[in-house]
Amino acid sequence: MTNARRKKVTLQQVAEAADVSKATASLALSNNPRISEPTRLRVLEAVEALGYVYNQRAASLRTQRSYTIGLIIKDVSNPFNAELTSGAESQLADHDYSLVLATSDDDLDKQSRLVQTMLERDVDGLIFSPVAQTTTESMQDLMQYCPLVLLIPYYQKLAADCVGMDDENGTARALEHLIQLGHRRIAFVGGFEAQATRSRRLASYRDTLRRHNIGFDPALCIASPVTLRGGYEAVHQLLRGPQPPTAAYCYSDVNAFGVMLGLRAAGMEAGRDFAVIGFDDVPEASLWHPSLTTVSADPRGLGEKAAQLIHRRISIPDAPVRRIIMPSHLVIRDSTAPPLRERSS
Amino acid sequence: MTNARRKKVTLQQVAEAADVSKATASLALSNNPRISEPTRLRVLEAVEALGYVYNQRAASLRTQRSYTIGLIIKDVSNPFNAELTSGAESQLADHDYSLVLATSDDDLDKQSRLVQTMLERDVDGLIFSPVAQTTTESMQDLMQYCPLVLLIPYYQKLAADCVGMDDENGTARALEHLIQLGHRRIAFVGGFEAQATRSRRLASYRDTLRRHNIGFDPALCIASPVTLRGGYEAVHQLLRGPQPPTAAYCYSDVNAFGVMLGLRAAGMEAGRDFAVIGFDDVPEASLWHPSLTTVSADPRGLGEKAAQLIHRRISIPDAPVRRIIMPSHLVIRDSTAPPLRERSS
DNA sequence: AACGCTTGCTTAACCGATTCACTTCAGGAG
DNA sequence: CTCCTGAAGTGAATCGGTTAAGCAAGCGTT
Repeated sequence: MTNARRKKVTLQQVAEAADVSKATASLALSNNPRISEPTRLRVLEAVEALGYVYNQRAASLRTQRSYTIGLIIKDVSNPFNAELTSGAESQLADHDYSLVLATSDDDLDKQSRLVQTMLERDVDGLIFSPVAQTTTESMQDLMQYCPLVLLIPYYQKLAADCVGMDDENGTARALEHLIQLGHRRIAFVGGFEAQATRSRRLASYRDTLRRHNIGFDPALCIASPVTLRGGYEAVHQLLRGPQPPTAAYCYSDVNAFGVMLGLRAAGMEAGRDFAVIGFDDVPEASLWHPSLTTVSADPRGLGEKAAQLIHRRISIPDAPVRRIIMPSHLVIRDSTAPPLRERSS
Repeated sequence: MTNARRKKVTLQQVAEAADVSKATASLALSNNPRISEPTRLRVLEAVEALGYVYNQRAASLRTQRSYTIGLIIKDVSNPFNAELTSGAESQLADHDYSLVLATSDDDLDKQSRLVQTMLERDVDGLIFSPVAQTTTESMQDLMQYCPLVLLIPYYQKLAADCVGMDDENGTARALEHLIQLGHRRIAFVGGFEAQATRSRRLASYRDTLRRHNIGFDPALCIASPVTLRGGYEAVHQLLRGPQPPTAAYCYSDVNAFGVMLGLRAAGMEAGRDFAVIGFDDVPEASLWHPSLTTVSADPRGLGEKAAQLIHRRISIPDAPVRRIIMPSHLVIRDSTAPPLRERSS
């Protein structure tokens, strides 16, 4: 019977088979030097013979370590998050931790339920990308229950470990590149209004424009879902305006691709008739045609760093708070060129 | 002290605070009718007052249910898998199960370790996309330890639940469409040699060609990583050949996009100079320019179905084996057109 | 008044490991 | 010959819940 479930073998049974006590069996398996080599081998043989599977859960009840880390993000299907998840997972796996994944769908209620579940599962730590409406208090509270690493570095008042990207610097570099090329009407495309990351980049966008004496035009800022379609539709809206922009700085590469597709649908080509910059530097960016100028982030590295941080916090609970800003840099490719007027003159 | 960890409150403490026994507290929390309303309220108050967090792990030791499902896939960053994961996760979350994610990186050794870990974590079930070299025996063995749902329907000898896509039918439809358009030299691009899914599609590709009396040319079959670059490089190789194809059927949309980019780099345009078909129908497919004709799969649905199956297997261990083939259908868009010669005649 | 049935709660065993404190035994020192 | 020490193992408590079985009180029957 293939579906018949093998009844579980316990350490007790292994001990009996090896003719030792449960305690000895346990010590033997953990390579405790108190146990002689012959005895250890007898135990290992019994394990083999009976098909014993160690029960991590039972052990954790005593040891108070579940070797499990929770990851709460908004959505795995977004490539940025998928990479981040991948980085965190492999980093954790290297240290014998497992990853419990949960997605909040950007829903505060669902997020609360997930956090609760994670606590009940007794994860050793939580890597958490909170939805925009999450209060500082609730996170403060959460920190008392479980080691925490935040995936946004923007809760300044919170003494929590966190990792994030250098949105400011990346944004400034991107805009300076466009300005240097001669662009003056530069759109900001993509991301939801409430997104903290977007707010940061938007602030930096305004800031950089101001430093270069360029007026801020709210009509050039289009919020949209972080999807191709989001960028696609945004560019249509922009081109219909009275004074269309000549360049767009996008919230993500995905949005940027959408913008490029939208331009093409309108008979324009990025890098020739319009400049486009993305954020993330996903693999597609270099292969797209024209290749995309973008702010290179490292989502996988972000996930890895988060995993490292949670590790550190678990092993040294009183370590000083660490806020890691992952450097970002501008990768200049073919989607950016001077504005049309410039060249035709 | 923000990082000070709140020491855990146990049910015992709640019971004392509510002046009842541990058993009563437990029953009260599970809404057992044996417990009177006033008492239940006292317990709930104590829970609130002490900040008690239920310990699922401790409970599971007794109940033998961990409410945890393992998911082992090769790689989360692939959008298909990301969607699948997302589907499985949300379906499981709806039933109060958590998802433990692990990625094998297509490495047999790592996969074995992960399986072992999952068993030790005592997952209630395992959703598993085995790497190509996995033996039927090892899976047979695994089934004895843990309810299993496979993400490939190709282990025919195994009485295991599984879900997969209808590769044959999808492939046949795609090729028939190309043949009907007049194509005779049709390339098969993408996927690794060893991939079971690829083998299936390749077999179906040969089959369909044979049925239409078209010779099979191994030079037109290019294996490659499931990435943009994979498709990009494949098309270069194809176009350099003595008798280049006029169309390509790709292992995945991602490969197809790569092919389209490669064509463009060679001065050709999909849908005009060359026909391209993908597989998956990712969101980008409809927005790409030209939009991509593709076999529509439903990775999210796949993940959901897998979750449902594992559920069913857990609640009815002796239920008959179910092999679900998710229907796939061809979505015809702009990337496919008759071969050049045809139209110039 | 004796009996049984409910209701509402408690006692204690149990799940499967870990680990502290203790025992036993052999060998060496004095 | 006795005492001490270290090596190898064991017994039992423990982690934090669940749950079967039992018990006491209250109530309605006959």
